[in-house]
Amino acid sequence: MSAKPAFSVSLSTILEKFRDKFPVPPEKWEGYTSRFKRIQVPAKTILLREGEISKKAYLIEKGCLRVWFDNKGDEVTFQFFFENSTVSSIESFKKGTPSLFSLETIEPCTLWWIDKTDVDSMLEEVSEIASMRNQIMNTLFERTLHYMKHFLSFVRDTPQERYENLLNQQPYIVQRIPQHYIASYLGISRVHLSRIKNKLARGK
Amino acid sequence: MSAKPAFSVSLSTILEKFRDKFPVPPEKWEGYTSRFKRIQVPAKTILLREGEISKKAYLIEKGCLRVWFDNKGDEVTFQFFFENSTVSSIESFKKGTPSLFSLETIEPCTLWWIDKTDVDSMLEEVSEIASMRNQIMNTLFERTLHYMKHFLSFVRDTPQERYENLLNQQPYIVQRIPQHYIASYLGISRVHLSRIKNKLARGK
DNA sequence: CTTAAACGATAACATTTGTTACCAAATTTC
DNA sequence: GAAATTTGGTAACAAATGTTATCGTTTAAG
Repeated sequence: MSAKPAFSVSLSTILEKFRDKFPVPPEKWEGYTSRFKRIQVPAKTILLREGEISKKAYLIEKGCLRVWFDNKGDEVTFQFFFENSTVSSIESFKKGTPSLFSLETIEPCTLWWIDKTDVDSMLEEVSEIASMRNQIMNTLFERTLHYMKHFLSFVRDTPQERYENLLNQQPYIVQRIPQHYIASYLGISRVHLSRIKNKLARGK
Repeated sequence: MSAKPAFSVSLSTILEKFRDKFPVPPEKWEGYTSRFKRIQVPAKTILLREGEISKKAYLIEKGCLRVWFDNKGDEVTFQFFFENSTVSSIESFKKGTPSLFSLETIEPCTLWWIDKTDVDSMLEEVSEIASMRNQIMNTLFERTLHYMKHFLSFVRDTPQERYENLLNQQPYIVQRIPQHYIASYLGISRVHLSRIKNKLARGK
């Protein structure tokens, strides 16, 4: 153990956190993890551009990303990702279609990436195992629910309520992410978000 | 073949359409389909009430349904379902949690329903077969994309654009569904939808 | 250290959308 | 087929939200 080079220790330490998301059999683990490559990129790096075809999936060791798309000239931020998350443009990665979104770092990031071909072969193997299968299905199902609920909050809540929910449920987003990204994430203008904050500051 | 009772012929005819959604091996088909029960219900029948736990999945032979939830007193319609679709409150059906939605017929309907325990045992068996598994995963994946894209259209498009998209892409919805349901589906008030229609009628 | 870029607040004004109320047509119910 | 319910249109006004522009403050780059 202590004989291993520092780099290898770091790799396995970080990737351990993703075992639930890449649920491979123990004896395969080493073979798969070796296919991940570590990179460091500055803030505002575009990892995938809207319209390109996604060939890589990322794990975030450090930093955060946003997923956004161009809407008639202005950027609409759609999702944020932080440490210990896996990120890709899922529809493009899975189906090989042009991505609907861009993937861009917000902070300087340390990332691990893996090629689609490796993910595919891995999935093919592990899906022979019922428990792994269920794990994968569950992950996908939860993502479905996530989109469903996120959508619901748009239909159900006012912008102010959405902001308050964000503050309560994911305060780290408000803390780490520049406000104009949050505004577009909430579906409102920067000015309006400013107004909402102001209103809340003066006791509702 | 001609010796079969009319009812049985009808059953298999209708259910054939769902083979892609309930992808069971051919030799199992008969055993599973026999667990479906046919019912006829009038318009405005509530099949599942928000807060209850879903134990049944439905196939629509004839008619249409809506999925809605209560938002501070008024009903928000979230999705419509038509002939040859399968419907359930998926999160409740799968996880056994209280349903976030009500399921209600809009027109008089002819439905086939199946119990959750039957679905579960069926899924367990068929998921041993790789091709069936992929089918199931694909169905789930497509549903995820559906929610994602539906959400996107809310962030990206104006109410008028959403209505025009609906007209172009799913004209049958506009034709068959009462307008006030469509308004809440589009996330706007009945009055505003009326204004939009008026505006479009007078050449944009 | 200096300058440029990014970020955030605010005001004034325009536009969109909601609310309430009322009416008419269509549909369902008895 | 008469009455009740559902459905849809419109007007007047109120509230929410967007747009543009301006101004500090902070952060990043040289």
